[in-house]
Amino acid sequence: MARLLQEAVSEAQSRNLLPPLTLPPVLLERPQNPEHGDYASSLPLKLARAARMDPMTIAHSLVSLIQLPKGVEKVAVAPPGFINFSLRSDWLTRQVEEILRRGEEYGNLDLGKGMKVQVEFVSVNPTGPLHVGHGRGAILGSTLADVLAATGYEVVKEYYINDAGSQMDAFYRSLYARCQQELGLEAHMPSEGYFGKYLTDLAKEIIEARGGREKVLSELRRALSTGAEGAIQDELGRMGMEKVLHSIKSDLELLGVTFDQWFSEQSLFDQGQYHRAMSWLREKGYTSEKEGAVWFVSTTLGEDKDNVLVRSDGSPTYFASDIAYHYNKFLERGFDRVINIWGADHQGHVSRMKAVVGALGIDPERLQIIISQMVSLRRGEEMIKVSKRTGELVTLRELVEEVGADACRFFFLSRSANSQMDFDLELAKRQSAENPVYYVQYAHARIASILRLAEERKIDYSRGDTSLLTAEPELTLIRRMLQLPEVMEMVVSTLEPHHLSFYATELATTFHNFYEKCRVISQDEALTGARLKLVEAAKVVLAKTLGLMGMSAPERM
RNA sequence: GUCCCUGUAGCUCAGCGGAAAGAGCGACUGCCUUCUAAGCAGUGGGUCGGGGGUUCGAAUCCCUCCAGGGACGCCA
Repeated sequence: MARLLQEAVSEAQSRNLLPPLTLPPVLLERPQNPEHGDYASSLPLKLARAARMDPMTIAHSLVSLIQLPKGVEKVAVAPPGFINFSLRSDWLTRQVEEILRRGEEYGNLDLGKGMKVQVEFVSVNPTGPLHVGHGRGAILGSTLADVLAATGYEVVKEYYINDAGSQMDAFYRSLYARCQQELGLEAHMPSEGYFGKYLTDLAKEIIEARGGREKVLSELRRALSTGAEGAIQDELGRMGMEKVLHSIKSDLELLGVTFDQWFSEQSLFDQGQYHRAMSWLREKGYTSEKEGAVWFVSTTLGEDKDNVLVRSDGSPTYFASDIAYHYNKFLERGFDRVINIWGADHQGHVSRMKAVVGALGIDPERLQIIISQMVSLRRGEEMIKVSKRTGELVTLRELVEEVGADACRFFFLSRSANSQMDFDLELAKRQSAENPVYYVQYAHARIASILRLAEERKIDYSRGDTSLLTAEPELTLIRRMLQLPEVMEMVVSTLEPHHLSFYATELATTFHNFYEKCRVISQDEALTGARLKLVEAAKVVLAKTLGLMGMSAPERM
């Protein structure tokens, strides 16, 4: 339709109905008022100034020149200068058949054209359990990845494991201290260590897994006497990390979040990416040495300060390994696009990461970073402080067990990533029976129940004639179902999966409304057949939407 | 001090240049002898943080002020 408008403009120009001028992008919108048709353009209003003409006059001349496509019933002009398109109802009703034909594929598009895109998310240090805020990133990432996959992108979902660096070191030392304490030995926790109770539990588990107290105690004594303390600390630490990683994985699975790839930070040092990326930067003159450390001279790229790559003790910073990681993503694995989802505490890392990607000779546009804002927890009036180091936190697992995976997903998907969330556990639990989550799922269950009844009564509606669908609630439902591909396109272009949950609610509302007004299974056999087809198509669209959100579509409730 | 996010109905939040400002929850009124009332229909509720500006048109863009959160480390 946009193209038709464009053609009409050039036609108008060639007939001197419009002066020659450059066209603004021709955009179509969906009017909120149904009287304004299905699609609308405000092009005449936008052209009016440059053309020095009355927008209504422009609108009328464009409409007179426009070629009506098959599905469009009429094109109308509305003041102050809109052009409104209305779809033909027979075209609409035919789409029901089309949705049924496409089934689970309905809504899928080929926007990506097979482009390789990596979505990296969660990527929490394996030093302790995931908390609620991590769940937000997890759901954002997995939903985005699913929608990208449904729109023609080749997607890799990846978790970056920070298994190197100083945080890991602190974890190893904390765990070692806890193990010693567990065995009745005198040991001090490092001051920057992890003090959560989970670490004490982990120490117990590890001792158990290594054959019990006596065995580990003698191992330790031997190590101490032979000066191999470091080795045993590392060994216990690695075991601890494996266990933490394992529980992170299972917590995420509980939420329906899975990964294609678990990528080790350490491997960047073992396999040379770190070295190659640093050499690249050095050769291109992006590094300098001062105060005994190696710096990335981001100031030459317009950043407000430089950043350390290699500390004066020779150890690489987190920034340096992240550079190696992105070197690997773009230059070695050849992703066309990389989407990273980070928590708000990494916000300061965004611009320097973009700068360094540019320094690696990659268009920084290919790196997109979504910052998911903080989640603060409440139980009624009481705020819950979340701090991993002091160990006071509500874990993701506790949350999922309390409110359920579907409700969690829907809740997180109902807010845009850049608004801070106030998560009231009490409310989430109390409302769970009258939640929007159930509102949407209930629509699906209702449909399932209608289809079950049809089956019981052995109604064969395979030859149902959808052109009999002429009532307003029926056509409204079809129009709503046809919006799914547009919503998916919007999610992909804005990288904002929350549009899905709002669409899901609207779709459910439209269905519930139809359900109240139109009896599906009735004496009128022909109409029953047509409506059963419509209802089945609605089930397809609802299930697809829920599926993209990673939620279940229950047959009964 | 600098940078990022946010300020919309009593609460939690959508809308982010278009044609009466929306949803859920909460409040109030109706609707179950027919496919699931976890539903529907309706009522009430808003200086879209304040003030300037740009525009035919601003909750939406720009400037400024105020408020809340976050980031500014040789932590990650």
